[in-house]
Amino acid sequence: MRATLQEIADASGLSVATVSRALRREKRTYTSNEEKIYALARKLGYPFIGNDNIQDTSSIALVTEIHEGEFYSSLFYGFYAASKNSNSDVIFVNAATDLEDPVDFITDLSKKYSGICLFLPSLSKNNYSKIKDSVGSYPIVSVVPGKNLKIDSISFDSYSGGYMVAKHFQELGYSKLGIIEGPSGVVDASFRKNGFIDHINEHENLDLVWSYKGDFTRKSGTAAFKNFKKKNLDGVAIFGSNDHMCFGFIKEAFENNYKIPENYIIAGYDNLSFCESITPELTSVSTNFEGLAKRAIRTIENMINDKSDIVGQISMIPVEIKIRKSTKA
Amino acid sequence: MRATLQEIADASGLSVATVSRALRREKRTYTSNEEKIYALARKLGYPFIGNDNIQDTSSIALVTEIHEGEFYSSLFYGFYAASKNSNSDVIFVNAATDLEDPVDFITDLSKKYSGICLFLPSLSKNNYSKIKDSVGSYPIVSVVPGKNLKIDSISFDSYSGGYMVAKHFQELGYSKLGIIEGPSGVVDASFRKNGFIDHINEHENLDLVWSYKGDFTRKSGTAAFKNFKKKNLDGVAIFGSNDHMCFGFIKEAFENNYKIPENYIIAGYDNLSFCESITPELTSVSTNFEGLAKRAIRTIENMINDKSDIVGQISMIPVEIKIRKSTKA
DNA sequence: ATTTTTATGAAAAAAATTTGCATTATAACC
DNA sequence: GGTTATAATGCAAATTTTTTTCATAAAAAT
Repeated sequence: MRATLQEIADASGLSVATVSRALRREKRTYTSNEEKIYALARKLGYPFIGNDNIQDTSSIALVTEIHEGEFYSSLFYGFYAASKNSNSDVIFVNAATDLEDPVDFITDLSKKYSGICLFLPSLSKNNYSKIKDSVGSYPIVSVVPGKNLKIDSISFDSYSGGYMVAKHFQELGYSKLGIIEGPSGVVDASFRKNGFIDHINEHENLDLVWSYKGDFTRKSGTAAFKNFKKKNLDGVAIFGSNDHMCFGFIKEAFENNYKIPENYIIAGYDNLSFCESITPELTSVSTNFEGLAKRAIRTIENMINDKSDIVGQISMIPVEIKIRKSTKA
Repeated sequence: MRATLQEIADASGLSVATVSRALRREKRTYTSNEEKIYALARKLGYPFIGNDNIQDTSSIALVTEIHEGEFYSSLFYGFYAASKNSNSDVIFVNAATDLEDPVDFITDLSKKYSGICLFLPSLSKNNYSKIKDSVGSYPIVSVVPGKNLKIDSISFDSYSGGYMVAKHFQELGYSKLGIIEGPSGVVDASFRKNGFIDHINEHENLDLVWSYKGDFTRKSGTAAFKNFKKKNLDGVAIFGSNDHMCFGFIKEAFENNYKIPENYIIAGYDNLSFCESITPELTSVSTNFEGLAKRAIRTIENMINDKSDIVGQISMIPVEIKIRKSTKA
């Protein structure tokens, strides 16, 4: 049940009248009793009576797992920047990776916020369906790439990103191509790879001469180089499916006196700020987080205003290749 | 005034009875009318009657400005990780850098959350005082380094960090020291610098032979090297007061055939992940964000439980120097 | 076609909140 | 130090808000 003034009064030892007056009054400073009342009201979950109740802006919850790394601050910052130019407030909600009941968690959130944007890479397809069934036509989108979700999704066009890199290599005159793959099971990693491979397959003069299964960590980039070295290949253009693996690869290559871009060229993915701090500066696929966030927010706002029933739409946010010295032979 | 069932009923065209029942019922799926009622309730700010109102955990708001960069995701992740092992939920609230009335903003938040943790580097000392006056003995701490604040603060021991670096240089046998300073006006940057300089001044065999005013960006690290090169100094141990500037410095040094660590050594601050991706790997001062967050959360929890009146306490979280190849001559 | 279930509104009942008034405590003033 | 003004508080009445009861209509199941 909802907390009442009576409960706060009992807990504070004051009368309901005093509690009522304290919570209603709008002041800048508070007496110690008023502070006690506020603290109890928060603790017991009494609904506050502020002046901020009539909302002209809708509030959107960005539900994410939080991990370390530049990626997440880019995501947060993208949403923050996008919300400034919209009618919506974005609230950052962290979802533990080990949520016992994600469906319940999301359903609860749906009562508090006007719309929800999910970024939960580790959520199963089955749970997406359950969430959708549970919230009905409530405004909800996902920004994790994936197909066959029942929930509208907005994601970067990772496939085109991979494709672009292969095309860039081709234009530079390379015919022997290699790839450091991302972790299997991660949809985004597959898309990047598929785009790259498909472009190779579509062109007879291109050949995939080397591939290595990495896991997106710098260490696996180092391991990738060691594997690459053994193969004794020459004049290969390598696509590292994320920047961190490229950093590991380049460092190890440098320490083994491999010359980049003279003998090999390499391009990454994510366009982290460190791409410009490394020698040679790393060509990378750049993702526009603010663009992604803007689209997600607009989609949710549209859903709030006119509940159209077309579900399962996938919006792709274009990516861009930033060419730097690592691919300038 | 607070929204009532009547208002929702009027807006939805249904009766108060229906609205009451819809909001009270706990189900997994909702009819279209129930969804409409929920949407209106959110819009009008009706206090929900969930089962999550009786809180056994207190909720703490981490109020931050959001910017791009690994720093912020480390901060978020630190608080997220720390909250998992505490009785408190941490809610991430973004405060625009251009808040017209920060005092009002914080006062409002204080009604909703049991405690507040501020990370607002651009907030003036004056505004800190106003906030403190406004919230009284309400649990609030700041995690921005700074002295003379009326609010309890928990911050990294940046002074010791700088001191440690100078000591490390001394132990390696260097007597000529240099520094790339951070932006003036940023308290944390001054502390790092002061610690470094004080250790030099305390030891007669040490000399500050070069300094450059940077602004924490990679570009200013590049500029710092250009300035350093002109001076034609040799055998200098350089402290870059953050990693990004070191990255710029090292890259430019490499391209000018300066040998690190053979001819010069360099150490940074922040211990970004990229420190291990660069050649040579960068010695850096490491900050434990989870430790900072744990302390902040515990301090707030203590304040919630027994409102002790000792105000203006400053807690320092120790930092650690990670020695890597850039200082191994 | 009939029964059962569900959704709904009007109005009564119950619950919660606010306000008027009296009292007490605290601060301000002479 | 005593008097007066101001603020805080409790009790109980007045008001508002919410829930429940009862009746009816619509939808679903049999």
